[in-house]
Amino acid sequence: MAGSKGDKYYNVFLDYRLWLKTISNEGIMGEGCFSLLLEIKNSGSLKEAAEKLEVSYRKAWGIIRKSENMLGFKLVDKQRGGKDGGHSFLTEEGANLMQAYQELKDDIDESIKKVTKKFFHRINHKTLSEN
Amino acid sequence: MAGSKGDKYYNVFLDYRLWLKTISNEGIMGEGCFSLLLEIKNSGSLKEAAEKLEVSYRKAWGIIRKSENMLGFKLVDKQRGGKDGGHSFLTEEGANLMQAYQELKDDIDESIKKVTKKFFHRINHKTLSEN
DNA sequence: ATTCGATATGTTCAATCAAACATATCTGCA
DNA sequence: TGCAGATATGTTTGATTGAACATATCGAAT
Repeated sequence: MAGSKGDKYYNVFLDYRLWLKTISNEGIMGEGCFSLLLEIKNSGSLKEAAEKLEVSYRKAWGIIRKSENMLGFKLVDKQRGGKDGGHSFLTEEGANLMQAYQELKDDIDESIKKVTKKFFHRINHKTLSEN
Repeated sequence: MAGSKGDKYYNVFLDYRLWLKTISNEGIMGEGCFSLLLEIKNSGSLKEAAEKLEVSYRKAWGIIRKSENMLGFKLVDKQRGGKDGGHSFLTEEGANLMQAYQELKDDIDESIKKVTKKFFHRINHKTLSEN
């Protein structure tokens, strides 16, 4: 490993997770919240986003609420009632935060990939989106 | 944020965690296990290591056992009985794995620090050992 | 042989986290 | 005005995790 004998590490890989947090250590956004926002952006619906990601509507809604509460502003504009029952879309701030997280994610995936190369003797890694 | 208006992110920072895992996604080593090995190396005792890290002996012992079981080889040589009741020390392989993890950790802390600079508008990060 | 102090390990109890369940609310449209 | 379909939210049940408890084993030294 690390250039030395890495024979024992056939089935080992490097995994990591990334969070935005408040200074009081409360989670604001991780992969779950991020991919929810992404699906909301794509589908215009919290319900569809939850279904796509195979989490309960209740859970998806809770994730968004918690994040919004921590941040103190809205990530998603939600309308209920009406023709199709309702719909959701990202606020401008939601879109901004999403993009920032995406950039961090990409950069860090890239960095980790580089670092991991030094341990190429069987030690691999996953990108965040593979999890 | 990311060069744009980041005024809202005063209290936000970037946190991350790192694991070595088996392909079947079982944890082999994270910060907990790593710092245990470090303390064992320093003190020559699993008991003292556990106390230093303020976890129960039972838990510390379980962490080591799980990791060893996943890997299929010993990280720590443990002797019981004798003058002082017993003692523990790292196997060569334990020391190797520790060092590899340390290098990964350092490199990735460094990488994340760099990446984070692009988001210097209030978005900070912690190194692993700060958690 | 007995003691001492560390390792070894199953068990049980508590707390935390997510899943499931159950309703309620809202509003364009037929 | 009532239906449809999505959002809104409390409650309860279940599962996973870790803390706590209780013993057992080991072997050098006395």
